[in-house]
Amino acid sequence: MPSSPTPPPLSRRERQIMDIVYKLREATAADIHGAIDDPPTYTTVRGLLRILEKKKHLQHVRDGPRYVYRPSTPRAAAGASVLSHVVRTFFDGSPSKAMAALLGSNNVHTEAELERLSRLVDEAKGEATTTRRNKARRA
Amino acid sequence: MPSSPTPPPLSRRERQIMDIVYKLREATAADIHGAIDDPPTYTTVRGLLRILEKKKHLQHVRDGPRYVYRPSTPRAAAGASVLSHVVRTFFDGSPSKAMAALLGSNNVHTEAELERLSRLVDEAKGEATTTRRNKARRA
DNA sequence: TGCTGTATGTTAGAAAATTGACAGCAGGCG
DNA sequence: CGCCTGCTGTCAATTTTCTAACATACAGCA
Repeated sequence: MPSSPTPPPLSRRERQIMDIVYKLREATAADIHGAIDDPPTYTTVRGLLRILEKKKHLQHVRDGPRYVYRPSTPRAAAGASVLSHVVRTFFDGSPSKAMAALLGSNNVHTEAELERLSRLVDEAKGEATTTRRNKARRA
Repeated sequence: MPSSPTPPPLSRRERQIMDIVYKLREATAADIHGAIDDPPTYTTVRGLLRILEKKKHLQHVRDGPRYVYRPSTPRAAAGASVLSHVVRTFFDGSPSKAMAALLGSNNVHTEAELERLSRLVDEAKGEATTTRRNKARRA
């Protein structure tokens, strides 16, 4: 690998904006300005958007008169990355500790959600077994 | 509630340091300086630590000649808070989507971990049922 | 006693982030 | 046409962050 060009780290406002874009999946300057809690001026937001684009964190597409911004790195990949970072930082790298915190907070958990979770874990169990078998076979 | 005094947001270096402290649970200036990937000077790190303390994000205790820093807000609480933020931002607020990303990445998942996960979900299911019953009764 | 090594606290300059004023351009409409 | 309206782009100035040099204090030891 040619050593990835070290993505420039994000400043506070930049991260704030990236979070909004990730949440909305795509957004115009107006969307973002409207979604910021303590917003600077509209002009300022647009300035930051252009910077984020120069840093390759965002891309834009024309939609009639305005720009619609989207993240450069796909939502799923970005999410997985920060999630894993959080688990390492606060939960000793243990997904179950993280899950406990998630289930423990006062979030509303629908039955369907719990069902999906249950299935995921079961599937993972199956794969773990498979992996172990394969490892044994290779050894 | 008297509206919490809005905790001052963290800059990039500040967050970097907080993450390290959370990961280590407590740390001296030397620990932190050693743990930073692209470290500034030792003196600089100490400067930031003092700022973080003034902002109430860290506290220190004397340990012989040196200071040992710890987070002001407990690890578990802080972790739960950022975790929930991540889930909202990247996973539409769905724990199961987040878990899928976690299990899907190339992390190593021990059998014990999966067992614990499984138990957590089952317990949550039980509680959900209880809650529903209680709601019905109150209605 | 006086040196050395490891701490902390202070301060000021450099670098980066954040901000808003201003200018230009296209489209809809009286 | 001429005039709003809602965009984008450029730019310089303020504020914050980041950095390191310097000064000070205490403990151990030759």
